Parts: sequence; structure tokens; C-alpha cells
Amino acid sequence: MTDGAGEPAAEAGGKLNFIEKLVAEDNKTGRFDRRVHTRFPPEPNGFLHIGHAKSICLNFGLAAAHGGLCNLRFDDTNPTKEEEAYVESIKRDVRWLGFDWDDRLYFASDYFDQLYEWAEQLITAGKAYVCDLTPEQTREHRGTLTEPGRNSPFRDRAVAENLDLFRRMKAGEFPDGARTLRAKIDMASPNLNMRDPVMYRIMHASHHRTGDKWCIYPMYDFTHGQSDSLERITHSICTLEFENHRPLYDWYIEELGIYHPQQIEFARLSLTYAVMSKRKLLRLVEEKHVSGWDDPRMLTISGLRRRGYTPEAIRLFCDRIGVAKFNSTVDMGVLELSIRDDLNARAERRMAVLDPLKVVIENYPEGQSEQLEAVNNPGDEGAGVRSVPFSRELYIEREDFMEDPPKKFFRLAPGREVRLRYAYMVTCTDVVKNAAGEVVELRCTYDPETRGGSAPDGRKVKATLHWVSAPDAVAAEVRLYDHLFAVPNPDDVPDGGDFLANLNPHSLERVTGQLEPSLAAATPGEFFQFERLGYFTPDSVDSKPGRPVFNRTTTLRDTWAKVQKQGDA
RNA sequence: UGCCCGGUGGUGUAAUGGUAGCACGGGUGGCUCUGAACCACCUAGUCAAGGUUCGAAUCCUUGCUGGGCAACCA
Repeated sequence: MTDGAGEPAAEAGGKLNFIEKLVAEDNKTGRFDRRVHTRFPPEPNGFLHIGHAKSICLNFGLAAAHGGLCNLRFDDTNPTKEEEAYVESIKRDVRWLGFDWDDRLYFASDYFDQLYEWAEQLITAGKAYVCDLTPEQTREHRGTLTEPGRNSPFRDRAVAENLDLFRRMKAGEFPDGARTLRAKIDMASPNLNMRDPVMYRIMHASHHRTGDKWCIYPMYDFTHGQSDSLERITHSICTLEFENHRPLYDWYIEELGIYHPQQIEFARLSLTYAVMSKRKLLRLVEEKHVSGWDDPRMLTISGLRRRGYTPEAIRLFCDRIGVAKFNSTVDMGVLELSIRDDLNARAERRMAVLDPLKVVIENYPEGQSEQLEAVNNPGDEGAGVRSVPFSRELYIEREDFMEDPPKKFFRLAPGREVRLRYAYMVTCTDVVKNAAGEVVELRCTYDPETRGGSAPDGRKVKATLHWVSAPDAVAAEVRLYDHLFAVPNPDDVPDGGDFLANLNPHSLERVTGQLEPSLAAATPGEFFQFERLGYFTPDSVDSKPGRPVFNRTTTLRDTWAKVQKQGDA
């Protein structure tokens, strides 16, 4: 475990969520010999996203908080959907988040032999039978939500026949779908999961780990609990949709007479302006609404990483949102606040102008330039200082000037004096426009007495602007990201509509920024605050040495934007 | 129309029969060489109705309401 990755919710002020309370209670009563052993059990059929991070932090965090262990176990019981590549990406993402499973990397497929034995055990005990019904017939016999099901005509086969048939299923004598092994429970159960659930199905498919050894594969329900049991898991934490499966989880374990972990369910994460289901993420990728699983607008772990999120920020977020059984939707602002909080403390400051407006300092000698000292991080003296060049021609942000400013606009305007950060106070003396009447250049004068940014006479200005020296500036592509969806709930669509209709057409805007020279050397993995703009990181895919492409991780909080909005309203 | 699980300010989350608190958001000020950060104050809530109790967010009943379940997916 790295730097506190597993500490219990520090921000929660010691308040425990309902799972932590259950675990604490079990520790008190000695139910599991005061052990805490959890597991994170992804299916290797897709990329991890922020919702998985919640589960990862919960499982690994719970174990760490109690001096316990957390396994990484791949739930790979369906060879037609799972791939080795996903295994690797999942391992990388969990590790990147700051968690370590040591040597406890497991696969449900490691247990196929044991599972098979257990299946024969249940057959022998008269608790399981081979069923010849087709998938359609099986469905018909299952009944509905309000009507009980009907027994399969094969339900009362003799043990010997069941054993023989099951062995022949394993031996590959039957085609896909021809037969199943089913648990003999209760076709009239109000819980559909208990209506003689399928334990094994025939699939002549090659498995990413077991190859062609098997042509029958166990179902999730006949695998998960026993895997937990084999690994001596104490608390098997999963999401709410498995609540109805818990009786079946318990049934298999009790009938098998093996060690019995406790399944606990919690609500999965939803975020505003985002979709989380694997199916929808897959569509975004396949239909090319994003550049891939690691598109910086995707809330996949790899997308967030590329966007500039840090593991610390994601863990902080997971602490803040809590854990409960209520299906809730967390405000995207909470995620953004988490990365701001982390980066505010750690990111070095730089100056960059994303929408340049040229400024000429008329009383600054032509051809002259000088180096000024700028602080790297006002909150961290250890971050040191750097030099930035200043000259007669500069760029400032276009929106930092208004020819006819409203009352609450503090920035540059004709005749007004502002400070250029770490440089001089300047006064706008003239506005140059093109034929279309657009402002193309500002003429200013500077006060040489204000070098460094403060005036000897003690006079104040209401605004400090960021700037870049024009002849020294480095041009770079900067990608400004916004929410992928334009509305808080993308699934809120009119009848027959589609969540894609809610895509935000402005989720990516590419601009050419003018950056202070030191930024030319920036490399992926570094993050910066561009002063007054936001947090930025070099893109890990498209940056070239000496020519970084920047991704905007998130903006700074923008009170001025709020004031403007109020003015509009 | 069956079964299971939920419902606390706008949002998320605490309070296990004893003062409804915290965070985010929103608002107002302060500070400031980032309209950032930081600081202070304010805002706003127990789904409803009965019942038990000296006392109910908490226990009981009923209703309302949200989610899940009818893959040989996980």
C-alpha cells in the first residue's frame, strides 16, 4: 500500500459507513476470528471506470484499515466475453490507484476443477440435475414475476443418469446449449434466482487461461461464493443488483458445507453529466464519439489518468462520496473539487495564454528584454522559483480586456491600470482595431517603478493578469475538455430517444495557446496550474519531446463567470 | 400484479430511542500579486399518516414513492 491509500475515510471524521460498521461488529464478536479479508472481483471484459474505483477503495481500504488483506480476483467464467488484454489493463489501473494485492492474484478459472467436483457432489446429493430443456423452454418453465414456474420434466432424473450425462457434457459429447446442469431448489420460489438456477452451461469456447480444457463453464452464481469461500474471504462486497442473489450464494455454500463468507451489497456510483454502464461506454468508443477507452473525457481510470487526474484525487473522491444502499447520483463537481484540492497543493504554476490578445508596451525600449522571478507554488515554498522573460510585446487573455467594461469588471480597460503577474503595472492607453471593428491590439504604458509587481507609492490595482512575452512564447495545442454530456442526466431522453442525443458538442475544444518558454520541456506525468485558467497536463499519447500537447484537467473555480451569469439573468 | 432493498436540506453523507450534524452547492463578507486557494457568517432536511414511548430520523402498521429481479451475462 502506498502513501495512505488504504486509510479509512479521513474526511468522514471517523464516522463509519454501514459496511465498516458491520465489519467492526464482526471483529467485536469474533465472527471471523477477527480477520478482515476482502476481494475486488472484476470480470475481464472491459476497462475499469470511476465506479470500479469506488469498489476498489472500499475493498482495499477496508482490509487496510483492519490490518487485513484484499485479493484481486478475476471473475472469468464466460470465455466468450473475456480477454487477456483486459486483465492487464485492470491490473495496471488497480496498481496505479495505489493498491497492492501482493501475491494474491486469483482467477475464478483457477477453481474450475474444484467447482466441477462440487457440482458432482450436489448431483450425488440429489441437489442438482441435468436438464435437456432448450433456452427458450427453460425460460417458459421459469414462470414470471407474478406466477410460479413449472418443474422441468428432467428434474427427477436418477442420480446415476445425472452423473453420467454431466460427465458426458464435460467430455464434449453435446453441442452448445443442448443441456445444462441445474440446482434443484424451488420452481415456485418468489425469488426467481432460486427457481432451479443453471449451474453449468455447454460452451465450446477457448478460455483465455484454461484454453480448450473445458467445454462446460460454471455460471457466476455457482462460482462467486465458492471462490470467496476458497480464498477465506470474510466480507464479500458487491453492488445492489446482487442482493437477490444472496440467498443462492448462501444456498450453494450451505449445501456444499464449506466456509461461509458474508455477502454485503452497496449502491454503485452514478455521476451527473456522465454514463457509467459498460454497454454505453462501449458504444461511445465503437461509434467513435470519443477517441477510445482512454479518451480524457471518459470516466475510465485510463481516461482520467490521461486527463490529468491523480490517484490521490480519486481516492479522496471515493472517501468523500461515502457508501450507502441508496441509489444516488453524485454531483460531478465533487470529482472536480477532489482533483483541484490535490493539484492546488502540488502543481507548479505557469503562465499560458489560450486566447491571445497582443499588447505593446509603448514606453518599454524596443529590443530590450529581462528575466523576472516567478513563484512556482505560493502554497509550497519548497517548489522554488523560476525566471520568465518580459519584453515590449506580450500576449494577454482576450477576455481580460473590455473596451466598455461593466461595473464589476476589474480587469484591463482603456485608461485603467492593472498588474501583470510578477512583472509590472501597466495602463491601457489605446485600442487598435481591424476593419471589422474587432480589437486586435492594445497599446499600454508600464511603470518601471513597479518591477516585480508592487508600487513603491503603495497604490493598489484591482486585477492581476497572466501574460506571456510574445517573442519568447511557445505555441502549443491545448485541449479544453468539458463534460461529455450536456445535461445532468444523459439517460433522461424523450421516448424512443437515445442517450447519445445528450452528448455535449463542446466537450472538446482545441486551441493554440501561447505558453511561457519553460513549458516546452513539459512531459507526460507532470501537471501544472496555468494561472487563473486551470490545471493542465501533457497528453500521454500526442505529446512529442519538446512539443507537448496539453490536456486541461479542470478549470479553476471561476467567480467572475458566476458574476457574469448573474448579470445575464 | 409477486419478491427483495431503499427513501434525512438542491446534492452526497452522519446521528443504533435522548440537542438533526458534516461536506459540496448556493448566498454575504474578509483576505489576496491567481475574481484561485484560504477564513468567517448565512441558507436549507427526517416521504406521509397513524401507533408504541417521558421522548421517534431511529421501533411497529398502513400508504406513497424510487431501484432491482423473469441471460445457458456478471
